[in-house]
Amino acid sequence: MDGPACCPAVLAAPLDEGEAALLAEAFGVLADPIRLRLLSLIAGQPSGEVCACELAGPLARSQPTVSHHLKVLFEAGLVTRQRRGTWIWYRAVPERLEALRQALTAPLSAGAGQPG
Amino acid sequence: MDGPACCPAVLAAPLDEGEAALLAEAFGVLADPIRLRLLSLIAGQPSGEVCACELAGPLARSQPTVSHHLKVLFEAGLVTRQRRGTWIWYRAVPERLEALRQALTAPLSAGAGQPG
DNA sequence: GGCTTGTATCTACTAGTGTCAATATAGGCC
DNA sequence: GGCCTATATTGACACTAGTAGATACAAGCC
Repeated sequence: MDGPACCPAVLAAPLDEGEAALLAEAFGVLADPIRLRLLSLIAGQPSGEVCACELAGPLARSQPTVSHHLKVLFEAGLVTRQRRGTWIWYRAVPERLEALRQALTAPLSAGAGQPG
Repeated sequence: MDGPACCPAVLAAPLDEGEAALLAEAFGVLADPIRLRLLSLIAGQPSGEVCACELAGPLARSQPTVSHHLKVLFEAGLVTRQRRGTWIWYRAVPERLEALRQALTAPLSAGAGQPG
């Protein structure tokens, strides 16, 4: 199990367990088509924001389901929300996506989880 | 459910259902700490390749589990494998990561799934 | 105050996935 | 050939996560 004769002991441990867990969690947020479409819907607005009432319709999912995914995106820091009267408006947080993008560059240079 | 009075019908449908599904599947491959560590282990090799026998050890997972994750990475096109005598050597495919990275740029411009 | 609408949360169900033990396959060596 | 090692596959299990119905909360309007 530990490579007795096949190759030198390379493995400089590029990603430790904690870093990998954070990154995996972050990518897990993007690993859902509904959330990706929500994100693209929100980020694609010229005004930079969307009313939640506009999001449930085109996704062919129930209102609780969409709300659930919005919460996941929100807790991952990928979107923010702001109540404005009766409706709630969502905005994308491009820095979050940028951080994840960076993690794929080095190719996996860590530090792109959700620090806070 | 279709926004009767809250905001104009913006929503130019940035990501259609198929694109979102492909992207989500691709990100799902990265949404696992073991696979991320495997990828970083493989991609971080100076020689560009690693013997599979070197991968099971540092991950604290059984051999079948590591083999399973390597298969997922392989089928996602993120690594290639080559039998060389008794051992199997894995190589990273940086273009695949680059494609995913691009998908996070526009911010979600699609076309980064696994076409073939 | 009560009524209506928009959104979030709770709860339960179901499908998917990570895990390992057991087994199979492939290659080298005797 | 038989034996040993390296890797993949199968099967079963537990846990996670997506989904929707029911419900609760919040805000505007009468």
